[in-house]
Amino acid sequence: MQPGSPDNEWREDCAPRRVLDLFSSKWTSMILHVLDTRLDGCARTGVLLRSLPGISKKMLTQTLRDMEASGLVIRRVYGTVPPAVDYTLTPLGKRFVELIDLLYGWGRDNADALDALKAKKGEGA
Amino acid sequence: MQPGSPDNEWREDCAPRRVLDLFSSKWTSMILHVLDTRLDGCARTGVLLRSLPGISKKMLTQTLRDMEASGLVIRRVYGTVPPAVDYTLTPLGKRFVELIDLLYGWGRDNADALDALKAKKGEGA
DNA sequence: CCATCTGGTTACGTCAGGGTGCCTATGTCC
DNA sequence: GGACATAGGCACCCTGACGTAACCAGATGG
Repeated sequence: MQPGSPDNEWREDCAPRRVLDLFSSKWTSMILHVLDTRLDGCARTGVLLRSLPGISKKMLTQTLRDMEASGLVIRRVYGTVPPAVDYTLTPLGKRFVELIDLLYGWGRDNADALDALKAKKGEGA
Repeated sequence: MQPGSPDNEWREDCAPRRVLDLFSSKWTSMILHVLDTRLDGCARTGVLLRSLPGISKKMLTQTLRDMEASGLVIRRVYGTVPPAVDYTLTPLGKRFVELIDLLYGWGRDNADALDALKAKKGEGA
């Protein structure tokens, strides 16, 4: 294996891996998707919390903050008495929503393939 | 998204999540891709090992076995003196290769978006 | 006076993914 | 004889993602 060979395509920072990174957080893609699809690109923390069954407050905040740091959303704080914060999808965020929709769409179109997969996590029968 | 079943769409076993499951192993998608793209759908363990810089023997075997269990590849063992084993992509595996190519393709086409992402893992400067 | 609602943080604990290293078994090569 | 290559098993470890629960702050309302 020499340098310059196709093997170098698989470095840590290659496109494929960076794409996958986006899906490595469990909630990121769902937040992005929900934000875009059901919340019209902007929502308050509480709304998001209630829109994503199963997520904990901590994970929401944490993921949202990471997303902000990544430039996927904008965090706006209103200095009101009961704290109010909302998160808005950035144009960059929307680019990734496209990808996510692509992926989710594939999932819907290929549900049979997904069904054919012998899952190793839910099998009890 | 139509109202009526919003929250239920996000159950553990919804299509979106199952799709993401495929990418949750770090090596699965790369193995699939390499197997299809560079190895013509079939390769011996050693070849795969050398084709995926950074993977450890354990992870290769483990991932490959998981993939076999999932029905993505077929494992063939030749009872030869120096053990020989090869893995072949199944039709199901090829379905998923399509998805992976889709994803990787997006990554290549949108490298600028990936670049625009402020990574929180590599920045030290 | 206390509960509550808001958004967050912090401490704490669990668990699985991932990685390293060592071990087997046989046959060939030095 | 000893090293190496083949494919893989197994023990051990480490990290970090994830989750839970408690707590903070300030105003409101009962």
